[in-house]
Amino acid sequence: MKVSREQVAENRRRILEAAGHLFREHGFEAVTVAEVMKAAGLTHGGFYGHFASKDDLIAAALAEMVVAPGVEPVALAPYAARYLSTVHRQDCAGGCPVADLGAETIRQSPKARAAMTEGLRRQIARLSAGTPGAAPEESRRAAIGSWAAMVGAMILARLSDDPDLSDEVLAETRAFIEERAPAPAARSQT
Amino acid sequence: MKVSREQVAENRRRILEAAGHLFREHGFEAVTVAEVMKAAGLTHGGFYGHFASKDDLIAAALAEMVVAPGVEPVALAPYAARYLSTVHRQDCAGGCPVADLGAETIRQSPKARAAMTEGLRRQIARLSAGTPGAAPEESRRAAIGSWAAMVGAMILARLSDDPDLSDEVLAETRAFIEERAPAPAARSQT
DNA sequence: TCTCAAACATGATCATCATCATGTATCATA
DNA sequence: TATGATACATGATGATGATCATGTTTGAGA
Repeated sequence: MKVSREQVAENRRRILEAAGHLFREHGFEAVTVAEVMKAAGLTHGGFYGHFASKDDLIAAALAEMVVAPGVEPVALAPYAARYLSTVHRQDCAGGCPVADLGAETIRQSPKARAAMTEGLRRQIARLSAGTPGAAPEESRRAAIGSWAAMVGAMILARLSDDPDLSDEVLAETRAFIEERAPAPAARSQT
Repeated sequence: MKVSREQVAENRRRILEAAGHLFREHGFEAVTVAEVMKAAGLTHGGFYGHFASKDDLIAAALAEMVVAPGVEPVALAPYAARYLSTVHRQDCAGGCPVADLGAETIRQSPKARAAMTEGLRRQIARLSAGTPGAAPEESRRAAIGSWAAMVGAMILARLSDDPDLSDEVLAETRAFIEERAPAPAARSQT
């Protein structure tokens, strides 16, 4: 039951996509290789033709989620508003992999951590480039502090079993970030 | 091999303590019941005399870590400085359970999430009470935003395999928080 | 077209755990 | 001080899941 070149590439893509969603929804350990393959429309047997191990899959799926998005600058305040939304809070499987899997990745393979580190670098670059007009150190500091606050707030908001508290965490963190955004684009530019 | 009343209580305490450390170091799923019992100086057999299940242990251990600390007010800036230290970064097993286990707890039992929610309430109360002199909404906002930033920064810092980037995240987030702390005690009080 | 190896399916294997079953020593109570 | 209940140890059990073994089909180069 051999398959065409393109089909192989397509299958690999599907596996990575399924893995990304399942990992974000249930965590690395709770997801089985067989589940991932099934979600990709295959059976467990073919897995080791694509990846050397589950750890290998984890690293590849993380890289796909975190490095692929690229580095186009994004404006801090609108990004934070989207990030700290209830829509995002309810969408673990399709949401930010750092908020979902960051803490678990600390205990994963060096390759997995390397992917996350690269993603962190890019995210800081994206966000600091997205606040033009401020001094470079200022915008970098705002990017780092704001990004940390976003990730932390999403975790806290999802953790809470009280919807009001959860909403409050999102809204207040958003305000906290916006209050201090350095040099909003309207006021000064380059 | 029955044991005295106090010994039983002491054993239970030891189990919870061992569980707290092991969970923070390796995550809920990677730690086995037998490992916890061994770390507590017992064997796996006695476990179900103390807890109904591993899930039950997880909830109890979280409550112990997160609710027990109490609600004494703490000043925001010094707290953040201690929290965002390299010492804390390197001490997963003895450090903040929210940064370590928060994301995983989202998928745990309702009791576990309830413990975390209660811990979050108390932490917000502690931190906002620790910034006297500001308007109540202001200090609450600062508490929430700063706490989110602390938790997120610790995760990002631990994630990074680049020590310089890791240090930068801690230092910049600390500065980010301090810049914004409303009404430092020296300037206005009550 | 012919041949071969690749890609996947099916069906083991083997280790790891959570949890249960049973025995025993000893605390606690009468 | 007897006596029973209990807390823990030892030793199953049964399920799960990562990984491997093998067979079959068919894409792709000759």
